[in-house]
Amino acid sequence: MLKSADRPRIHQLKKKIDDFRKKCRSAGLKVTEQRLAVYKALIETAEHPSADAVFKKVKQIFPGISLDTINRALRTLNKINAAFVVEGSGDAKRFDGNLQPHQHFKCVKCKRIVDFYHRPFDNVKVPVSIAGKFEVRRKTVYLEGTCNSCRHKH
Amino acid sequence: MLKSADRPRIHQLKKKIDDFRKKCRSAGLKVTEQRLAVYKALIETAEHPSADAVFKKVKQIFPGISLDTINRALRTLNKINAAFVVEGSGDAKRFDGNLQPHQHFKCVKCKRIVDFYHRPFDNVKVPVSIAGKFEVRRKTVYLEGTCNSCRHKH
DNA sequence: CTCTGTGCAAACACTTTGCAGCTAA
DNA sequence: TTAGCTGCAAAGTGTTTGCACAGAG
Repeated sequence: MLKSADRPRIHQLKKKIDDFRKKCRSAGLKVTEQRLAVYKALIETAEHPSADAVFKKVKQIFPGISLDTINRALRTLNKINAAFVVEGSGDAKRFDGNLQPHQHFKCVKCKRIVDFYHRPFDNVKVPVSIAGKFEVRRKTVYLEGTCNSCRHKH
Repeated sequence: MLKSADRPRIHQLKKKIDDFRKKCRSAGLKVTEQRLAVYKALIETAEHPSADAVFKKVKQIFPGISLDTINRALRTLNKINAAFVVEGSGDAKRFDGNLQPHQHFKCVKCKRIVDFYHRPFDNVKVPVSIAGKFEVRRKTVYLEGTCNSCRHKH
């Protein structure tokens, strides 16, 4: 049964899927059923799933799919900006001994993490909606992109 | 040779190392040479090194040390709040299909990542010191801590 | 002296790659 | 038809664990 409240949401999903097809085409990529299934799995949840979680979900509809396909599809989505990897997860763990308030910029190409200091960011207030439900121990503004030396290569 | 400009920095390092000894003791941990070497390696650099990078550095002073010791020491530093893991790196990659501006809170215990929306954070201005050197493609406020349901366990 | 930390090796978890056959456009 | 995609298997990378001995407190 379809609640009338669901209709705008469903319309939104349709639009996203349409946009996705366009993004694929303009990148010269094929819209395979698998790829689409991975994309749907991703936009239907707010859980920031791992590749394995997506795998489990997609397998319900597509029992033959392999984890590699999921991984490849997710990498592709990331490349065409249809999804992104949450705050630099993956790769090797990186450590920081600087306990003073400071922020990070990360170059997605050379993986370099640069500290920067910007007084206003030190004082970001945790919104009440969070402060009530969680005990916040660390807060930081995280920027991601490409550093000049990587951008000027090639 | 010691430049006079280095002296305050060196004093700072000494103080940090002292604090570190205290933190260890109050956590019932031993201050081994290896542990100390790992800690020093970490606070002497602004490079946010991986375990392997720390390994290479410490090995110059301590040729016999093993990578496991580095990994264990880093985990320990993290636990006693002498260092932290940069923006949730490590674990499995996590993906997000929500391209609207939004922020993340991550529970360090259950690894859940919660979206939150807070208008002022959508408009954080990239400081000029960064904007000149880097092409910023994503910016987000990242909060980390413990969620209530994890905190109330035990 | 005791209890934690270390080094080694093996196990583990996750991601990437090479290749042959398949499929969307 | 043909470039690009999938599934499988294997290899690669990074992290964790079990155990016996060594060393800090």
